[in-house]
Amino acid sequence: LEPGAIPDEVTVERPRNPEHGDYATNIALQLAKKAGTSPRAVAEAVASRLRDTEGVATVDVAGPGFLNVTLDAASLGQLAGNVVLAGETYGRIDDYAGTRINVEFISANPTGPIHLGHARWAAVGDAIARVLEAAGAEVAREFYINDRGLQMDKFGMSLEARALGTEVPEGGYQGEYVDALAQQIVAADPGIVDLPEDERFVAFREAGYALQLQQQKDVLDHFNTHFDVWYSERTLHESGAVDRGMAKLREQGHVFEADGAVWLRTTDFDDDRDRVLIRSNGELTYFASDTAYYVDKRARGFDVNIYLLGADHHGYVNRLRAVAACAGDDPDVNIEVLIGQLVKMFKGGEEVRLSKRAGNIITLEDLVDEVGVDAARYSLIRYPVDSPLSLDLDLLVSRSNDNPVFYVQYAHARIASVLRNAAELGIDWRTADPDFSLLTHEREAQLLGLIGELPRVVATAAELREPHRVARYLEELANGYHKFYDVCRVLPGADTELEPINVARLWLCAAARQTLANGLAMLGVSAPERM
RNA sequence: GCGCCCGUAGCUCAACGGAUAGAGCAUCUGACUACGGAUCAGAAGGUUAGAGGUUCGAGUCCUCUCGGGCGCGCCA
Repeated sequence: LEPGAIPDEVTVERPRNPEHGDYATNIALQLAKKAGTSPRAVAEAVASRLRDTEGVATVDVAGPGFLNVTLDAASLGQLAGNVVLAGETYGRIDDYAGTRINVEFISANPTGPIHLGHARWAAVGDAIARVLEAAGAEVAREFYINDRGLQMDKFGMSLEARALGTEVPEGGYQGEYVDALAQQIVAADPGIVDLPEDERFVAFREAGYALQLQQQKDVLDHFNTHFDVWYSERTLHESGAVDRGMAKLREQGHVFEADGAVWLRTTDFDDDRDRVLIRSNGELTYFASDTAYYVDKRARGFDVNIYLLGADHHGYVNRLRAVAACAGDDPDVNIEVLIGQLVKMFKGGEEVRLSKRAGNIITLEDLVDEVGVDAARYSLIRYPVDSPLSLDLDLLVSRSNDNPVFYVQYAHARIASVLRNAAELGIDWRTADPDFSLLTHEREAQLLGLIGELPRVVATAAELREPHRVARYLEELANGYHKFYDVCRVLPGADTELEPINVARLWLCAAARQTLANGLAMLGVSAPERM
């Protein structure tokens, strides 16, 4: 074989079919052509070497040339001990050690509540951040506050109108929350209504901004999504970051003037049209803020900047990538734009369209009121974001198998109960010396195999920015535990002495519990001891 | 018109180019005088929208067609 014929990566996976062993690899299929021989011949050659490896029980060549590896019971069982001793660190890997990643999501205007469209990212964005942290990255969750521009003024004028009992201006903000905010503002500062007209809407705007932003923070806090940075668009301008951003772009040579305006030539990098930075009337565009913001993030030391946007913003993808390229960065490395499709809620077979708080916009609070934080987070996370999502609220409050979050949490609570019972029986399994080679039952081996998958699942979920893989894995793991529990008695019966198998199984239970807890933590979902 | 995403079981959805396309719900049949039955075992359900192509191998990659969602401002 030529050295170059060896693939960069050798994929080893857990086969779906248990008859295919604990691990399988297709390496022989990849090598056969370049080796000029049949896949099965290559497989046989590799298999003969693998068979001498410690801990390996059997190596079989199967099908067109797959290698199926089965571990011996003792080395497989030892995993239970390792996981328990690793505790909360089990599943943490170092793939992204030394990488600084900025994950920006939601970035709602501070002119209203967090709505259902934001909710998907509130859960998934945070889970992406958690998974990347588990993969070793240094992550900042960032929320960009659009606190500048026309929308803010309309917000102020809408609040002012509500307080004075006049008509909300054209294109202004509606909904009960606007009235409530207006009342709150007047109650806190009755003199605000007597201010001169040109000062008054500004006062309302600023007071409303502060209250609404705080409301968003409170709601997200309760939702278990905690931002590291709340970045105000105003400070971007006040700090000189916009000037620095413009200077950076000019220096890279992609800025030009035409029709009295200043443009960025994003068409140099796959955008379908160039973008205006400074309008002919001298005002900066929103896009100018975006570019400056990106440059600022890079200046703050983030190697990878992930933007999580709604489907209605997919037109921004090429534009943002072009910004990175215009700033002299590699758009395939330094910037990533993920698009999440729409979320709809159904109840009683009908789509829910009305919010108690905000009129025709469903809010994150509405969802949490209906199903609770855990079910809301979990069901938003468990699907890939590139498909539209329909949430059935009736299903999410049901406490059964059709509700995956309960299924997973139940497995955790069930193990916790077994461990509690062990303690009540005075079984000190932790200090006992376990014989892991006793874990030979088919269901035990399957459960061990599943437990061992967590680090690989984390690696894949982090690499692909797909935390739903963690959720799906946890469902499989919970299923594996339930199957084990169904046929393998853990604790000694009423008139039975404690046997070594009981101790070994308690370690296995503890390992399963730890793995479930660590996985749930990556989703920001609680792991209850009791339900 | 141009561009992005999607189309998998009756429903909601999985499957980083791998082996016989999998779960849950719904339908049908079973399992507790022991650790949580919110569980487990089983049956049935498919031309992966359609047609070509790439290769050892395609739901997955490429091309086209059909169907659905969304986007294409010196707005923010």
